[in-house]
This record gives sequence, structure tokens and C-alpha cells, in this order.
Amino acid sequence: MQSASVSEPQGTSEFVRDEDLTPRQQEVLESALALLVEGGEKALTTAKIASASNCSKESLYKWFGDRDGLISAMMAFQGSKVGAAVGQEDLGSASAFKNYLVRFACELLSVLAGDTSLALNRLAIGQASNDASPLGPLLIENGRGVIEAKAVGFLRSAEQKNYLTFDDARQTYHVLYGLIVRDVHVRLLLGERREFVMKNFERDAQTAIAQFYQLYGVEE
Amino acid sequence: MQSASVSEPQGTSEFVRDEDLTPRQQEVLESALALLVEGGEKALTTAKIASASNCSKESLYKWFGDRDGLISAMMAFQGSKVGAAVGQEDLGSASAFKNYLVRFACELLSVLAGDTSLALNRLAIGQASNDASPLGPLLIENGRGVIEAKAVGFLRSAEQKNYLTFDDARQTYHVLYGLIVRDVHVRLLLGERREFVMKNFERDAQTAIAQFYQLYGVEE
DNA sequence: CTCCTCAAGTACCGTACGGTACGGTTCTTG
DNA sequence: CAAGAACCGTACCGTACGGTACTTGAGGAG
Repeated sequence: MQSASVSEPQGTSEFVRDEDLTPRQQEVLESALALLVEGGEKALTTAKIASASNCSKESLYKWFGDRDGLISAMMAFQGSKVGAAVGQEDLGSASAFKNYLVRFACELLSVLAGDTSLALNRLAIGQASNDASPLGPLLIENGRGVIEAKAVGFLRSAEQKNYLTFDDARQTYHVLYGLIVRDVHVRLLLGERREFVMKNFERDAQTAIAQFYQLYGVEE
Repeated sequence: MQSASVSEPQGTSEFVRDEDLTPRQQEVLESALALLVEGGEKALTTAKIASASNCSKESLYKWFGDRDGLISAMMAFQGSKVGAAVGQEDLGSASAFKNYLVRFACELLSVLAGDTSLALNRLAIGQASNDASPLGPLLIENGRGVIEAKAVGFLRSAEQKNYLTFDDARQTYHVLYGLIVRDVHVRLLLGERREFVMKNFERDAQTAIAQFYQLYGVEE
């Protein structure tokens, strides 16, 4: 069992500490995610989650507090898998790094266009009007944050190796992001068909990186 | 009154033809939008709309069919105001056009960061998981579509006047969009504070346009 | 075997919402 | 002025959901 049981309400009244989830609880979160991907927030009712995962509603409330707690747990749970998704960078040579950037671009697009990512983003955005909703920040931290941190890291390294030249790594990353993603993410969030928005992944990624080098590459 | 009354169900069973809305109906849509901006989709109940606009629920259903019809009408109504927002382009000289691009960038950011735009996008995105929901396409057509059409237009003109050089105006516009908007839109949709995401409008717009010229500007 | 804990399944409660029906009032039209 | 339509306000209905309580059964410890 997890540390924060009924006995200690704890300061922030959290139910599941970070990542010490029972396998059973992970199963539940998994099927909840599947349910969300399938039918959107409307389909994410406590009854459906319970029946889909062969678990009682009472257990849901015992483990996650309430529906919002469960959703937060879903976000954190999914976020814990994102970090490993982006492969290790390769700064071996200028051209190797450029190739890596293309791979990074493809990876980024794949992640953003993934069913689960889209579903969670839709959920968080749908709740974002409510100021008290922690989902937006949670998603930013768990998804966007880790990728940005990683990217800023290898951009700085590339600059030190004189593959690129810029002032502010963060701003530079945002430009890179803009060149890669454009309005694709929002269009997907709005429900446009994936094949329609993203015909030819690879080519788009390559042009994006080429343009990025036009802006920040070092002349030789 | 509008043409499609109870007498004629019409092919698509639409209730309000495009834009022949009674002033009263416009008032209702206006307060519904205010309600949505205020409290998100959760606050957009038929009862609240009725009471907020001093109108009976019965009238709502008579005019708009059902809740979805009303929301669609809100989108179309708001969309009808977007077109005029973006000022007229100025192709008088190369530098005038560049200045206009900066203005365009600012305008685009203003529109995307507007309360109403954010609220409607959140609403449409929240429903996008439902395949049958027409809100996403509706929003894309009414918002994104008109701006893109306009932009593609003046990009083509600029290319003919030899201010810019490119192959595909559409793709070029998407790059321009990416440079201007980056991940700002999604972050705002997720609920991040406007002041935090968009500190210094003007400067960002100028850098974006400068970078755009690095990619597509003609040398002289 | 017995007790105890945990959790599944189900039944239940209060509430809130979408949608409908109705009485009363105003406004238009002849 | 009189007849009728439009419409507001409200009460109402069915349903669906979040959350709680209770019963049953399966393991685990003594």
C-alpha cells in the first residue's frame, strides 16, 4: 500500500505519492486512459472507469480521493512515461547533430500527435477555464517541461561545440518548436484528421531543421 | 423571424441561417459568450444562458434547436466578427510591407490571446474527441480559415512584387505562423497567465518577422 | 477454523442538467 | 379595440453523474 492512507491527510491532502502506485492502481489508470482516448472526457465517468477496470467505485475514491484526483493521477502517470520517449542526443559531429535534430523533430511530432497526448491535452484545456484546475500546469510540467529541459540542454551543448550560435537557449528552443510544430498541434486538438494535417512527417521535419539552421547554424 | 422556422425542417435541419439573426438573438449569443468566457463550458448551461439574457429556455430551443445548435451559432456569430479585425495590407513599398507584417503578427497574437477566442477554442477542443462534433471544423473555418486566406493572399502579392521569394504560399504561411505563434497558443489554452507567456508582444513580433525575412526575404 | 482486511459489485442518494409544458404579459396587426 | 403571435418566467420531468454505504467473497495471520 502507499504511504498516504486514510490515516494521514498530509499537508496537501494528496492521495497517491508521486509514483508508488500499486500494480492494480496502474491497471486502473491504464484503462482510464484508454477510456479517455476512446470517448473523451464525457466517457470518463467514475462508473465506467470502475467497470472497465473491474474495480469498485469505492476503491477509486479510496485511492484517488475524488474524480479530479484520479485525473491528476492519470496525468502524472502518463507523464512518467514521456521522459524516456525522446532518445539520447548525438553531438559526435556537426552532421550527426543535425541528423539528431531531425529525429528529435519527428519524435516531438509523434508525441504531440499521439492519441493519449491529444486526449490528455484536450482534457486539461477543457478544464483550463476553471482557475482552480491544476491540470494545465501539471501537463505543462510533465510533458512540455521535460522535453524543453532536454532540448535546451542539447542546444547549449551544440552551441558550445560551435554547431549553432545564439544568445538565449530558451528562446531558440521556442523558435525551433515553432518551426517544427507550427499550427499542427492545435489543428489536431481541434479534431482534424491526422493524415490530413501531417502528410509526410519526415519531409516536414527536415525542412524545419533546415530552416532552423538558416537562422542559427554557423557558417563554414 | 428567420426563414427556417418550425414549418420547414430543411435538408440539414439548420435553425439559424448564416447571419440573419434577430437583434434579440444576437443579444442572447452575446451574453452566452460572456458566460462562456467567465466560467468555461461548465457555466454554459441553458438555464444560465436564459437567465443571463433574460430570455426563456423555450425561446432558446425554438431559435437554436438544442444546446449544440446554440453553441454552433455562438461560433458562427463570433466568427463573423473576426474577418474585419485584421487590417488592410500595405504593399506600397518593401519596408511598408515589412511593417505591415509586424502589425499582422501583433494582430494575430492579439486575436489568439483574446478571451473569447480562448474560450471558444477551449470549448471546441473539449468536444473534439466526439467525432460527430462539428465545432472543431467550424472554428477552423471561421477563425483560422479567414486569416489564412487573407495571409496567403498578401504573401502571393508580396512575392509578385518581389519582396519575398518562395514556392508554396500556404506552406510559407504556416512557417510564418509557427515563427509568430510558437507554443504560445497552446500554453494560453492550457491556462497559463497571459502576462507570463506573452511579455513583450511587439518585440517578439519583430523578431519573428525578422526571422521570416531571413528565410524568405529577397537579398538586395 | 476463525477472525480480519481488502476490495468487487450493487444499490442508493442528492444534485444538476437538457429539454418540455404552461400561464401570464407584451407587442403587433387588422 | 380585439385577436393572435411571440416570448418571458417558472415549474416540471427524466436522466446521468459524483459520491457513499452495504453486502459478499477471497485471501492472510494467528
